[in-house]
Amino acid sequence: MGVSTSIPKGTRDFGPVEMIRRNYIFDIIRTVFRKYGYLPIETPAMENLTTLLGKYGEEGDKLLFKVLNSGDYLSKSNQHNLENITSGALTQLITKKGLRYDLTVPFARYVVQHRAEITFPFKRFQIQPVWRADNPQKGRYREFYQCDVDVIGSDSLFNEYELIQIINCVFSELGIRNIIKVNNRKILLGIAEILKEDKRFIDITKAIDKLEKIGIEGVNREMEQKGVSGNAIDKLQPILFLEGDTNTKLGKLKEILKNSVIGIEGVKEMETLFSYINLASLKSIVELDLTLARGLNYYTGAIIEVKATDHQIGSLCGGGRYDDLTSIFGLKGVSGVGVSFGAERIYDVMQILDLFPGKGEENVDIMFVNFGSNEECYSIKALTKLWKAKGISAGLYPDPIKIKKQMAYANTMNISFVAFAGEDEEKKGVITFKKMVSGDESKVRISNIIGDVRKLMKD
RNA sequence: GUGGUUGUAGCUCAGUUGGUUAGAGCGCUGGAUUGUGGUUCCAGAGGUCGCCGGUUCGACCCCGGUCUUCCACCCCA
Repeated sequence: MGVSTSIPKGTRDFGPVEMIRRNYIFDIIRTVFRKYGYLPIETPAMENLTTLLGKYGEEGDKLLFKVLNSGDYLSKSNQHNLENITSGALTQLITKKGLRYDLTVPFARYVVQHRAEITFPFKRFQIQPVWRADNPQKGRYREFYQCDVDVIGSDSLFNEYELIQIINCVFSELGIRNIIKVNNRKILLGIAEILKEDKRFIDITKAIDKLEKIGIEGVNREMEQKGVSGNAIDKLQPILFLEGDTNTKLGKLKEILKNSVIGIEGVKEMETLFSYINLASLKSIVELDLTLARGLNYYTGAIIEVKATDHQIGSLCGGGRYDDLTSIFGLKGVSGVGVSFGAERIYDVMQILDLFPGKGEENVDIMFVNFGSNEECYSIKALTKLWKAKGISAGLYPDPIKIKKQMAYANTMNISFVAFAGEDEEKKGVITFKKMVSGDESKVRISNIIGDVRKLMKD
């Protein structure tokens, strides 16, 4: 059988059918991004580990794919005692690069590095693969595409509103019903503050984030395990179950958080954001969800997550505001917001809900039968004329094998028309076109081949 | 990283409580009068039963390791 043809865990090949569907998704996303005034950039697959490490929390660091140094990297570390070295210390010696884990951190690096050339506010989008050494699972791969839109260098909440519009637009064009959940890290921070548990802020938010999954008892248990005081847990309960629409929730929160400056700030931000949202009529449902936390450490303000209403697969899109990401790279006072669409999950959802447009793009319109050297000139002449027509895909079967075989090929390839340009046709100046689905044959004049074929294809 | 699960022809799967030449359907290849497919009929090719090692007179089936699949946890798109 030869050498093994397997590919690494969590990676996939994409055949023609999948590629056409994936490109359908990318095209819609790209077009929407452009419409809202964002411009494309790309960054390398590899970054220096110094730019990647420490941005995604401890867990995130573990999931980074590292790239081995080139050359005889061990010879340079001979001065160290390799026999007693820990794998962590060894790693530092032999790898300095890693595959990107997301697009936001490389983007922040890009902004700082190119700050002189960039005019702020800078609106960009980026559609590229990212890699995570995670264990594969439903909707999770080790290599997957993200489609990021970010605006950096503006504090305005209008940007958050614009992103929500973009999300609404993308998913409505793709036909995916969805719910956009919005929250604000400042509100969560405020809650931790009034619970007097600021230090366990991350633990608390992570626990709350699981409410839907593990229920209130599970959340409480987890907080207890992390050392959150019973008093704080009790105080948290009514906040978790705030009832009513977004406005009344915000009103109650204002009361609860009145002693937290940061908390009130978060509430006010949400108030203005929702006042913008209420101006528009969106297909997506937008709601304030206090249980939304989002793990990525660098978010500081609004956080956003999108879920499909008709299929459970984790979030299709997520993001938020990050105030300090560029300051890590030495550029202070530049705030950014952005969201990231997950192409593979969108693909999976569309596949399951059967949302891809009907077939048609996937196949070739016309295949000329190859009759052999005596007649091929006539076929080539006709085909070459057809190639000048926009929107018609056509080819000649390359080898003069049995007609039966050629027909069978056209059949399995889903070709719409088979064209016969042989001796008989050449004498009369016509070409026989056979419509494969019906078997009907009709003659087309070579003098007016494009016009006649167009007419045929319309029927 | 933790726990479970999967791996037999190109694909979907049978199979033997360990015993000589491992099966089906679909697909593929060739044929059924020379310029016509999707139906039918006939014939044929294709597997060191994921990989490595162990137990055994003997293993595809038992044991260990490893890789892979799918799932849950962790975390996340």
